[in-house]
Amino acid sequence: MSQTGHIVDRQEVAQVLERIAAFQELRGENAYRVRAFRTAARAVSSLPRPIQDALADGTLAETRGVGPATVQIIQEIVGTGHSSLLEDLREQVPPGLVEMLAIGGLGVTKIRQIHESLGVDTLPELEAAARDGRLAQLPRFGKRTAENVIRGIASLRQATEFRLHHHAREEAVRLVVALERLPGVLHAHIAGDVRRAMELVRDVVVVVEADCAPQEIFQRLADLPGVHEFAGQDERVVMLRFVGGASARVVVTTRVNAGAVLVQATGSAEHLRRLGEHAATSGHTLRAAALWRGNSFTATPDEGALYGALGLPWIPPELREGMGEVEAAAAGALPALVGPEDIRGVLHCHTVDSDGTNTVVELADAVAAAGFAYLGITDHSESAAYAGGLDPAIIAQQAAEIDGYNRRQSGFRALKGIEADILADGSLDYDAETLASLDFVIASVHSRFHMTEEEMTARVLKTMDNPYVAIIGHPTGRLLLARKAFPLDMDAIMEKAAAVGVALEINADPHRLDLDWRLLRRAKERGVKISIGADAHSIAGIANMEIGVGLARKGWLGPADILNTLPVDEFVRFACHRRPR
DNA sequence: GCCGTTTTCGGCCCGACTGTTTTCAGTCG
Repeated sequence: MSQTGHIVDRQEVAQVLERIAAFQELRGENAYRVRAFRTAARAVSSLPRPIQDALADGTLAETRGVGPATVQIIQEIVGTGHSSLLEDLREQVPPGLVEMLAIGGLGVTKIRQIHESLGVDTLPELEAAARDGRLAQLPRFGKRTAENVIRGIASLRQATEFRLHHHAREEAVRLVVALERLPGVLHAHIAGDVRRAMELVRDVVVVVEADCAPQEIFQRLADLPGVHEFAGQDERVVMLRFVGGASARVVVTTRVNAGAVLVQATGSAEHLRRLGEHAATSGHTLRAAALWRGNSFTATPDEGALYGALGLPWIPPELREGMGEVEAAAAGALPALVGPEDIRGVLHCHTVDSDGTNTVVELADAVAAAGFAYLGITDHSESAAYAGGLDPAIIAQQAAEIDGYNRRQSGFRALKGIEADILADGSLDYDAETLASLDFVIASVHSRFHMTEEEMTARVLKTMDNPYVAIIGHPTGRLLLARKAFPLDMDAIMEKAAAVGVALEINADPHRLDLDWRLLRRAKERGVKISIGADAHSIAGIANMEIGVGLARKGWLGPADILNTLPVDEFVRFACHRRPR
């Protein structure tokens, strides 16, 4: 996980704890002990501060879900870069079996059965067994199970090819910091999918402005701690692979051409194709290292200079998908995009009352300190038993706590909300009286995903008839790299949302990012209000808001399209406008 | 393993779905 010179971060520690849990589970360890490690992993990954600090001042030991055994493991990881417990487990259980846990439909029991009766302990062996019929012959296995396994292995391959946005961004930031320390490097810039705010990232791309020869930079790169493999692509580009399996492309440029190089390292293939066509109309050619006109190159020290030379305004990176932005720029019709500073309220936050890790007060203080004007607290509802959903008595208790908190504030308000489960028939699991006691209601599907498109659409449409529902949470239910969206007629949903005045959510949890940005322009055209929800389960989750804003920008949305750019009173008015008086 | 006491040991998420069976175990959210 770590090596000398590399500072361990909380995500790496959380990964070790997750691995320990998985190995223990396969060993047949007590299920609650396994769960304790998972809880600890989650608590660690959402620590608001560096793990070293939390360890040093004792706050780690006080963190819920982190007990003495976990603290000891973390001390070892931070001090030595490895965990002897994990290493022991690795010797007892074939690591391939742990990888199998990520295949849907395979749990501990089935994997042990596969291992014991077929002697299979790697993914390739498992795939072979699924294809040649051996798997389907095991007791309580069948054709369907074998097909699921083959599908699961394929999607695992995809999952290792792509990374979630927030993980890729963390890697990119770390790389930029390391690169900017190298002699000869003037600046390092994040480019590629990360800069375009893509929800999934294949390659981390960083552009380096250097005042020395690229070869000198490459030499220093190869010596960076943690670099495992180094492959030159051409005289200005290298591919780095790190010990942890992550990879990154580093593009070196001179300062005078930085604009041309950064634009090409950032834009999608389609953006660059259309930009090339536009450039040709004024006799320009965009080549890898520079912008040319005939035999003379045009200086482009920054992106503004590049777009300017082509008669265009600077195009925000999130828009560079080749979906009409070059044409809009040429026509002076680029949208004015929403920015993080426009957001007044953090919505969709869970507390310890359901499955969050911070209290109402901790969360509210953190949101206020981050400069927002309001916080929408929305714990799970009663039927979400797995997430500690709130019964009406706890709702009343939380309401009293929020009222008390608000009395002590000026200029900041915590709102009483709920994330209510949409039941199979489209109704909610609270009566009107309970819903009326809240400032706003988010309604989300959390169960019964396997409906036909007609059934699921009818279910959500019916939910929108409930006059207390203000927002439909994570409308399509997808989990990136893990679960497909359920089938839903989004045109029908958007039409109704606009007609009755219900907002649709951009859920900014980096595992969801749902609605998909590709749907947002259609929503905007129909006049649907979009709510950006953090879906925070801890203070650290407040940072999701920025990812949500990135998605909104990708969808060409402006401040007026977003519900939580409204001041708190107007937000509550929107949330309550359909309620009976 | 963690938590919270009724303070050092007992409880911790439960109901629905899937794919297999032919009455239900295993997985999942």
